[in-house]
Amino acid sequence: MTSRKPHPDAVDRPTIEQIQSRILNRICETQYKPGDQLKEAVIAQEFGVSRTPVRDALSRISHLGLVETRNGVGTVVIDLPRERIEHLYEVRFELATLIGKLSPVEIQDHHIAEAREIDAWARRLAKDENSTEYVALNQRLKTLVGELIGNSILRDLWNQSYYQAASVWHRMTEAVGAQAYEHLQRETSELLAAIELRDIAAVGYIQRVHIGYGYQLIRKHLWQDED
Amino acid sequence: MTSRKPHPDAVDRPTIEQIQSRILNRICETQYKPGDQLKEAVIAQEFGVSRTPVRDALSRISHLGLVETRNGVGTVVIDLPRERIEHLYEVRFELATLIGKLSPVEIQDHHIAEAREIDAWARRLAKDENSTEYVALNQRLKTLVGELIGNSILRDLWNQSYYQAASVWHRMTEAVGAQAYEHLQRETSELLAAIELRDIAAVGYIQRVHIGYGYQLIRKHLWQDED
DNA sequence: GGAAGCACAGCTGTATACACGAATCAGCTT
DNA sequence: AAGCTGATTCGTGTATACAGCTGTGCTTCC
Repeated sequence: MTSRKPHPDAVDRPTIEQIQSRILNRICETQYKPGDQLKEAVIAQEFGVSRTPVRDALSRISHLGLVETRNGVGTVVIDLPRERIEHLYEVRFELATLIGKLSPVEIQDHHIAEAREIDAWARRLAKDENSTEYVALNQRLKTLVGELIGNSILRDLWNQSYYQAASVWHRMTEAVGAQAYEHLQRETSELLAAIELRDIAAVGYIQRVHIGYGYQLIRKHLWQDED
Repeated sequence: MTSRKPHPDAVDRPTIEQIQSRILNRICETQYKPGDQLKEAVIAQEFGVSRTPVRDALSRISHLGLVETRNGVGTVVIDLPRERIEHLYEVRFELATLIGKLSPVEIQDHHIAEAREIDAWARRLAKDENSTEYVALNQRLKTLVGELIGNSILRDLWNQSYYQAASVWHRMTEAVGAQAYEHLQRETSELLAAIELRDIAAVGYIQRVHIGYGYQLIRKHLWQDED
């Protein structure tokens, strides 16, 4: 009988998580800027699905506090208030220390290999600036660091707060330009050294230092007029 | 003209957040136990709404890792693996210290009043055990501590991890009985003392101590056979 | 000319119908 | 009798229609 795969017009519909991820990236890339309203119908048509999965994706994103959907209006991208950004950096600053403290993992060879690739990419980017690749590289860095966090709960919190921080950070890098690329390259090279030494605590401290440095940059460039 | 009233009997439909909160509480109260499958249709009928808002609520809860919805099966309550519970307590143990460290708030008179009421309630409960009220009191305690966390991001993470911990904790209190009520009463009285002194750092340390103590209880009663 | 009110257009919130996936059980084969 | 297979049933995943809310621009009245 060979029940043939029906597959009338087998459109490979994107899954909800893919939609969610794509939208999140667009917010982090500042393709969607604070104040923009994301209309479910538009996104739905763009992805070739109905509003239902898009609604679901947006609803999940709203947990991060990056968007807020208002009845009759749309889902608008939030402009994080300064206080919240301060709190965010304070928390990430402290969480960074915990990376090497809670359930440290053993660094594997493939971690080292990945760190080398990332560092090489960062060097290339420092010469040939490209904001899209900059975002992608940061994501890859986030993934690597995430794999080095042995405590699963901490890893979740870390990743979660990453997206909130990234949306602010990438909005700022557009203003500072080359400085951001240099900064990233320094971070990857320090990280590579720590990983090659299989020193997980150092990884955490390096993250801590660069979070602190990033916060100073934000204070200087985003809030210079308010102080 | 016939009365074109759109909705004469305007039933006040529960909002998505109310549904979400109710379901979460049921998981924490262990009314929904690990392995149970929550069927959208059943919950929808119970709340007098369609599946759509229920789906939304469940989808939001799923990000806490307490439930997982599988296609064709249902939304099942997760039995948190031991490792994850360990990680959870590790993280909350560390987060507790940050309560008094990051953006400390000034304790107000109404905080003291609330702490007194909570402590009085805990004393009553210690004599007249009641598991439903026990859960409710813990929630009220969570709310109070949350108001004392000045860092908004930390507060979010704290509350978020609360629900994960509560579902495990309340499942255990059924086993230990009176000991849990005594423990809670000690916690509230210590907390009251710290709050009356307007010592926010002490609040954090007290939480830390009791999280550590709670973890010991879990190790003893839930995993005694595995060690 | 200005301000208040009203109608309209567009978006989200909800309900419902249908498609698809998974598990179970009866009936057949071995 | 045991194991496999196919149909049935019940669940979630998706699409769509409609109801409700909101902001806006026009009209109208002062």
